Amino acid sequence: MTARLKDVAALAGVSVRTVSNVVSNAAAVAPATRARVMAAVEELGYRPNLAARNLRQGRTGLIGVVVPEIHSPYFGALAGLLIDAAQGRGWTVLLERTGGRADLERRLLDGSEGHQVDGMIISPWSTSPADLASLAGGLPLVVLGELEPDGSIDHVALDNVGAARDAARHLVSRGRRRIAAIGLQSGLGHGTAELRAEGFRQGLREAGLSPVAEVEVADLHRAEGARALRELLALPEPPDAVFCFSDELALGALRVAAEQGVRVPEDLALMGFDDIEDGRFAAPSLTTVAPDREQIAERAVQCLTERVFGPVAALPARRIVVPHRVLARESTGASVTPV
Amino acid sequence: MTARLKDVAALAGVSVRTVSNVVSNAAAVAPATRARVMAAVEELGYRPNLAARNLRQGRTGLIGVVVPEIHSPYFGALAGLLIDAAQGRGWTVLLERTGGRADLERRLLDGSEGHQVDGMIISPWSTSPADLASLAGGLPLVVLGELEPDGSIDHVALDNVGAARDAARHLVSRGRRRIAAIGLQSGLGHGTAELRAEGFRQGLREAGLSPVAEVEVADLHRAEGARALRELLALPEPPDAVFCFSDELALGALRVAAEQGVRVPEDLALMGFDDIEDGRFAAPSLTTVAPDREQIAERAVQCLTERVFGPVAALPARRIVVPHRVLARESTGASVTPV
DNA sequence: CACGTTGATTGCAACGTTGCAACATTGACG
DNA sequence: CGTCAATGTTGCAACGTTGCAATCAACGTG
Repeated sequence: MTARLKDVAALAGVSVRTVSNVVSNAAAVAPATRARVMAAVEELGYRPNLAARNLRQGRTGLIGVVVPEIHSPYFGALAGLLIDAAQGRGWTVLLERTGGRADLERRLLDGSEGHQVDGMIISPWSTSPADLASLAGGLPLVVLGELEPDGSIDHVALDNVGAARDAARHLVSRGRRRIAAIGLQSGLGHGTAELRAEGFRQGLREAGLSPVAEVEVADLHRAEGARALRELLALPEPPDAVFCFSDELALGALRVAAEQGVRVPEDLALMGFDDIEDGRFAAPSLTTVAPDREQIAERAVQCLTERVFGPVAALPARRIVVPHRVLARESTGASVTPV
Repeated sequence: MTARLKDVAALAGVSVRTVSNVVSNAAAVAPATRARVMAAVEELGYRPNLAARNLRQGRTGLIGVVVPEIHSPYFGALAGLLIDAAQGRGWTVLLERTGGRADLERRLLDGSEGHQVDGMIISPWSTSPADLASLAGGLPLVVLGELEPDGSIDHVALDNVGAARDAARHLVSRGRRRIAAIGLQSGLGHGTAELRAEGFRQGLREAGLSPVAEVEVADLHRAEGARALRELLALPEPPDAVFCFSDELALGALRVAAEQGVRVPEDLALMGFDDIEDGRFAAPSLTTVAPDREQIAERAVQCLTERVFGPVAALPARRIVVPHRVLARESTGASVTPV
């Protein structure tokens, strides 16, 4: 049915090995021979059998990208960018989603679940930094998100503390004084929420303020943002500004503000984190902290590629920090502009 | 480094073939032998080498899922469900996105791009139905979206005409008379937009109405919806209702309505199509046509699995239609309810 | 002219697995 | 007690590719 190296070789009148040299650019081949082989390849519609190639070479050409979820705007966009970046370096991406389940994260890391991959980029949810390296065994691994600086794993992350501090400063600069946060989480493997909470408090402290409330959430989705803002609006003295640790939380909160007739930004300034598409088109448009997602994806794939092809000797673990910026939009008082 | 069948066999004191029988459940194995082998597998941390297995069996265990984009809410959610459904049947999904580029769709179908897969589920954008089968060659293929009924390919789709008719009826039932549509597209491989336009007109015709305007768009994203509604609001007699062929278009339109002080639903009823998460939390929440996405994913994977493992003799092409329903929300006059 | 050097091509073996067919063992049955 | 079937186990070969080392021809150099 499908043509093999052997068939091409027979048609072109050369050895199997020479055909292999042509199709994989392995060794020098005389121009005339190359042309003859290429013609035979064309005629038979030959495609290399990747299973055989993988078996022989011990590599699959696949990298795993493990995220908690694909359908959310943030991870969806990130996954798309990672796929692009990987393709640019000749990788094929195997996208896995864990739904935050610890056992699934573990099984993907230790290789008992999913296909064989040459390396992995993971945005961990439940697994603690310490467990990541040991579970992965020798598998090249790049972690998205912050880790202890003394860890032995490559990671790519924002300066979460600095970013949250910038967010707090932004709200302060808009004249707000009664500022709350939505999005704290406890008991997770990664410490992102804690870092943002820390930065948030720092930013307020600089202005001599302290948080009027900090609301815990179970996840970072809209429904939780809605619930949390209802809680805050029921306080005797509700806040005049809220920093949500994700745009989705903020959009849920925005919806509740509309329901209850609370004007944004007049009565309540609202800002999010992530810069998802929906926030740009919300009414009012959502102020947010925008991480440089392209750079996260690009650097992560680059880092992983170096690990896979790099020297066997252990390179030192890298800690790559990508920039972010605050995008001031209508929800914190920027003038209304057509999208 | 990693253990092979051979190593396990040596440790357990049986032949390589018997270990293979144990790990792949291929043949009857005595309980005592099985236990001894399993113990050795455990001790050595043996994992089957998939490349070798694939080479031997001629199957990869991978199915390709090809969509125009991953980061959009509709395709993101669909991709997630497809991955779940595939996992339930033992497949691993290779997610590819084409960005609507015709040449990339073609190369993915004919196998010159991407990894080798046992079958493919594709949501085509640029490629015409006629070309799909010929490009795929013998590769089992399931198409998402409507095709000519006489085609030779399995497909899973909504009744797009019926769904759009239901949408039009909904707007009519709300007392609207000056009804427009946003989302027509020309020059694409798939005919979804045409089908929805057709159903939309049918629904109006039943009520003795005809469209006050039908706006073409370049894609189905928010920015185009925003542009299109600006166009409609500039008409001498603007519509009192608009049916958008996607929720994203509708959300873009919703934003422009807010910008221009047009009240939804009082001045303008607005509805979308797809039932994406954002629509539920928009203010006002967005009336939409909800396809049964779980069923699309489940049926598509089921259909493909049957193709791959089914009899060699050509099964007749299947045409699977999944149900949909109109979700009436605030943007067409449902009372405001907390999310 | 002998010799080393370079470039092009080749055959062989191996990657780790499973299909196939053969073999050994046991129990059932006439 | 001999025969047959069922059950459990095995060795061999093959899937399609590439690493390795060997071969061969052609060429420039001392």
